[in-house]
Amino acid sequence: MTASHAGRQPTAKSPRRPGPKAWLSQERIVAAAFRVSEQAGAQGITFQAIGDELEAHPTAIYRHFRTKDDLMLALLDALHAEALEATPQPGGDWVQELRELARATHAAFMRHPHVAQFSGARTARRQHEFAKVDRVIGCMLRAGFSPEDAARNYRVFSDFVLAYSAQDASLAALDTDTKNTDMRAWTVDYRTLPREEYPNIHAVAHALPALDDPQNFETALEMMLESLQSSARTTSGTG
Amino acid sequence: MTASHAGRQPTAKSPRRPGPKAWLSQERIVAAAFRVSEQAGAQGITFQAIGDELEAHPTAIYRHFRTKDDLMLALLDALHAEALEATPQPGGDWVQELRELARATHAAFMRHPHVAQFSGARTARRQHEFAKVDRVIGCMLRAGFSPEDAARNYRVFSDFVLAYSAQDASLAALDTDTKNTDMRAWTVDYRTLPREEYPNIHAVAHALPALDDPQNFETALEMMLESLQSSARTTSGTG
DNA sequence: ACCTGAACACCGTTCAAGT
DNA sequence: ACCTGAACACCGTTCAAGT
Repeated sequence: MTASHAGRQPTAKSPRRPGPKAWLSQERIVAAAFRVSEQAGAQGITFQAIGDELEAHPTAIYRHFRTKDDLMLALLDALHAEALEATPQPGGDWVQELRELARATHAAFMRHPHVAQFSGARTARRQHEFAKVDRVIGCMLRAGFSPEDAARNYRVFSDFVLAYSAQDASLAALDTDTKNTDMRAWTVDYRTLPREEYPNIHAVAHALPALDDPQNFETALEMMLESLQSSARTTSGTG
Repeated sequence: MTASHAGRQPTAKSPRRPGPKAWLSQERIVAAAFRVSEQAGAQGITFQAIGDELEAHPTAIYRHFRTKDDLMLALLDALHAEALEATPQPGGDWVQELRELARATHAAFMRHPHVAQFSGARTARRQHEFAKVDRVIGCMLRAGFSPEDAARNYRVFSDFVLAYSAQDASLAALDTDTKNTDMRAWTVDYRTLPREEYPNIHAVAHALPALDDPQNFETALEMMLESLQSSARTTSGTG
């Protein structure tokens, strides 16, 4: 209990000795993982890098997360939390609320592409994911869909948002050379393909949007919302 | 030149000696990689496993592919080829052709989930991808869209199909335990969440479609096609 | 020309040992 | 209780050496 003999002589043998001030915790590890992911060139998030960031031994993380998958699901839930924070409270127009939730999810994924790239197909099964699912289903119910249709439309709409967002994030997470080569395919390769073999590509090549054009997700999102509105009108006679 | 002294005494020191009959080639390596991917539990496609499958040294692959990324893009193009083979010739109803191309792409991805899971965001920039892009753009032009709208709609529709297919493939490619845990979240965790905190989830939990329900992609696809038809009617007065 | 062997710099994970 | 050190079984990739 007496915190006295913390003599700070610089004779420390071990080059990294944060002192007892800095115990690890799930929160600190998650924060460090995000910091690592921001400057992670291609290779990404490793226990080694997180350990360095925390000035702790890589394997110390196993005290707080059972496996790396466990940690990655915690990071995914943090992405859901970030998206929820950026979204106004529920209760207004259901289409506008779905639009805002979708945009906030896409934005959070793009802010942390190294985390997001593996997240699209995963279920975090944690607090903030629960909250977001509840919000989306709430929108579907307010739209007038039956419980069955609301559940189906939740699944399809949310998986669409996650899939498209994870794909955009995957592109952003590629190492610079690989991304540049893929992008250049659309500004060079596809624009110089022989007209005889690929007449349709040739006809519109000058207008092909870039792979990372933010309007791509916006356009896809509006298409999904339009279709939902159309079937909501058909389904429910009672406004 | 004299292929005589191929004495087949079983004294061979080297345990793997296919003899000169079996030179490696891009085609043989791609075929072996697909075979490996089919029985790849979680860990996936490695040069070691492909080498074993070919009874050759893992590093021999570097004679035929510059990097692993180069090999993976060749595998992606093979997926595009498989999707094209399963699709009727172009020229009929543009909506039906888009539907068939999308279904064939999704099916090819699901047949090879370990290859597909990393493919959604990548550009193969190879023969069969060119051919598929030309088909989709052809549909958009036949629908009556301007070159600009055809190019945008190609990008959005195709990226939607690739993203959703890669996401479904990623789920299928998870190792058994991880996939089961994620799936169980929707049949157990989400169905037993407290009603007070998550009223909307509680209201529809019994009807939530499974993560891997094939109807999910079908529903999303029809929503996109509906929206395309609607904007094609608005855009082009000339049937 | 094509393949092999050995080496390099990494991974996630386990487990006995330290404090 | 929490962290460290060493070890294990892997990765992709490079490069000199074999045939």
